[in-house]
Amino acid sequence: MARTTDGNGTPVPQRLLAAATRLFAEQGYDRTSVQEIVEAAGVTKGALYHYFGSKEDLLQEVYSRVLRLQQERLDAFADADAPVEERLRDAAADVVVTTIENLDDASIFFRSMHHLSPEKNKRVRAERRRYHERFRALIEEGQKSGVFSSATPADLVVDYHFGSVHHLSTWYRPDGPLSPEQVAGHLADLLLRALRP
Amino acid sequence: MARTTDGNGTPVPQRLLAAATRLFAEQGYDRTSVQEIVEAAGVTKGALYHYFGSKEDLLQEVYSRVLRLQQERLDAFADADAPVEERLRDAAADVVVTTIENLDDASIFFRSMHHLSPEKNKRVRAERRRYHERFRALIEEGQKSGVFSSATPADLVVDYHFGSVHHLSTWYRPDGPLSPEQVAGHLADLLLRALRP
Amino acid sequence: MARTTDGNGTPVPQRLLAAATRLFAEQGYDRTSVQEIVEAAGVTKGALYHYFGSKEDLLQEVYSRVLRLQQERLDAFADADAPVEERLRDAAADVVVTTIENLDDASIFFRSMHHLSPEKNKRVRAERRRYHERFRALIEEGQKSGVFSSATPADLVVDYHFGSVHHLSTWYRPDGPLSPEQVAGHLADLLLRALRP
Amino acid sequence: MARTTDGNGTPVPQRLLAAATRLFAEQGYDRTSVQEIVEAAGVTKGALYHYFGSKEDLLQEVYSRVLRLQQERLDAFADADAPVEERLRDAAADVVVTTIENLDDASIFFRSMHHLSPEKNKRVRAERRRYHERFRALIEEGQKSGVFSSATPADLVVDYHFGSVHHLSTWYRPDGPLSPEQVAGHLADLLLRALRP
DNA sequence: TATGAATGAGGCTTCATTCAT
DNA sequence: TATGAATGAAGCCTCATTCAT
Repeated sequence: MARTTDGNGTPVPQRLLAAATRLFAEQGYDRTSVQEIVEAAGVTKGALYHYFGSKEDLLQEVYSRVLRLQQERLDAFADADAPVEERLRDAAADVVVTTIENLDDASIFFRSMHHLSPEKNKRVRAERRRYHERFRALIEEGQKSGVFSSATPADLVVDYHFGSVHHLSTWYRPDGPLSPEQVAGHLADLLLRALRP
Repeated sequence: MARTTDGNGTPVPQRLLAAATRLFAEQGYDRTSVQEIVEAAGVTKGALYHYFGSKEDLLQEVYSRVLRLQQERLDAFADADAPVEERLRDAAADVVVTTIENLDDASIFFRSMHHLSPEKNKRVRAERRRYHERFRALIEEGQKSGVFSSATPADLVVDYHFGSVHHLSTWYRPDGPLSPEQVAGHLADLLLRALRP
Repeated sequence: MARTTDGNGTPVPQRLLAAATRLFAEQGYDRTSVQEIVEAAGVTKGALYHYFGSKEDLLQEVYSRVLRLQQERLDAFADADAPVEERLRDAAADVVVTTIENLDDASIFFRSMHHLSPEKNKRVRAERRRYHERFRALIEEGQKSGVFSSATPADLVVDYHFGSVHHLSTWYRPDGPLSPEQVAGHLADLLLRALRP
Repeated sequence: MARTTDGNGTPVPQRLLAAATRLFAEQGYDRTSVQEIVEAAGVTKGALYHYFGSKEDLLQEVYSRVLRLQQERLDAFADADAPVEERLRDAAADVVVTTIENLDDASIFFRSMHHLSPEKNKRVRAERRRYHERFRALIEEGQKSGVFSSATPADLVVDYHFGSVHHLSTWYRPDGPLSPEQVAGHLADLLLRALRP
């Protein structure tokens, strides 16, 4: 407790990160000023720079959070003990639900990568690649065992599905007619149907 | 003729638009300064403000170009005289090819919408909606006539496919293993397979 | 005439440079803010950055001016048609007069070198070295022909004299008892007397 | 003892002063942040402000140290029991050796005086004046007794010599060809030769 | 004796746009 | 039709110092 939480009980760094995430998603990284962030978090600029080396570090933090979360979930589903079509379906649906539940993170993720410095960008790309490959491996597994069609290269199938995930932040609205789970179910269905032999 | 083309024969406004398109795609709209644009186009700031009212107008111009082009092509394919599955397939493949052939336009389109003023943004959204609805109508037509499955709402199917189009600018590289037509073929296949009853 | 001189007839870049020179000499480079400079010059910050790329460029400009001036004068005296002791004496006295007449430039020169970026610093050092060597050549010429003592290495003699030039900005006051020419005469005398065989 | 020396046996205040001296000499006073100093000394900011009232106090401490040391040495040589030319020669050589042995102190001394507050600056000037006068008295003594030429005002001679001392921090390198004693010998020679009647 | 979070003022720089020519 | 000097607001970041613990 005490000083690090002044006001509402949440530690300053987390307050800053939450404010930055919301503002980056709403207005874009470049359009969000440090001043707006600190005002939204109820601290001063000095405090921000006490915890984060730069505005870009805040962005990097968002990326780390997203990457870690998604990779963990994918690993859990992919390693499960179930038929490959079930594992793929669960993983494909889960990434949709998780993305919708963190839609701010997602819009930032897909729209602000070029705002990261080249070296941080490279690190992020490397982690995404790892994620992509894990997902692709699932598809290839099914293709080899014949439960999935091999008509389309697995790489392309991955990009097909992730295109739709990426796109969610463009059209999904929490007050729309479909729940996250329903959307996830439909998108996973489409993927699996496209893969039918 | 004459002064408006100084140097290489292309009129100044087009030179400016070409320079802006490339730079916006490479660096993002906010990261591109008016100074950079005029330098890349080989003119001065005065010239830019002679032809365009503001930096945002250049962006708006890119949007107009993309929207007009895609709508024209979609209309042509959708109105063709052919079975619905063929019309959908052709339209779905064509938007992929056209997008790849104008990848700079596409990255700008999907990434810079929030840089347009609210009113211009609204106009763009309206036109996209029109495009979306024309595409959706094709799918609904097939669903009604039974050639497509009705398991997934047509709206969602549209977003599924356009997610993958949107995503192209993230992963497609001209020097990659697949030609634009091959990619288009695969993505259209995936869509139609997902729609099999 | 016209816009570039608004106010008092001197072009803006020169006004800025004059203001910066005075302020850098009075307060030091780091203690002088860009704000102070533009206020003293009667322009806005934007104008400064229209003409100079950075605060450091202003400093670099002072260095260029000093180096060019001193090198020209040394070359003129060293190349004259006169006995070496006369050429050395004239050169040694002249650098004192010139330094006193540009005392602001001189204090900046000797005190602010470490504020230049490494690469600019290197360039300045190279030019100073050239100056040093021209001066040393004069002394060596006299040592070889026997009119100067060879007891002290010529390099050290150069540094001995330039130490006193460097030091002028520390103690010389225009309202003191000695005119620039008198000081110059005395310091040149000291040098030549120290070199008597 | 105990906590004040944590780590390597040197008391905290001295560690701070040593770190500050090195950093001020390397980068200049303004370019050195309190953060850098405490990091170099291996302590925290709180510790620095426990021992020193401000960053400026650290600078003031360097000045005190230099002034005390040089004055003590000059007094010793000037008060010795020897002919005036020998006393002057020894004093002139000694200040060179001492300066070279404390080159960091010297660069700070000559370059950072304007960073002291007006009142501290005044105190330092007064002490330097006292030093200057003691040195000048030696020269005047020799001039009166006829062993030194009176062609140049004694004040100017002092400044001539101290210019070269001041200048040492600009050009002297420990790995150069001359030892401190050799440089001192040469510079003292030059002074005495210049004073030959 | 020492910590380190937090402040608040100020620093340098960038930039879209205007306007006299 | 075009120039480019100049503006003015805003942006990111640094830093010496304080203070509750």
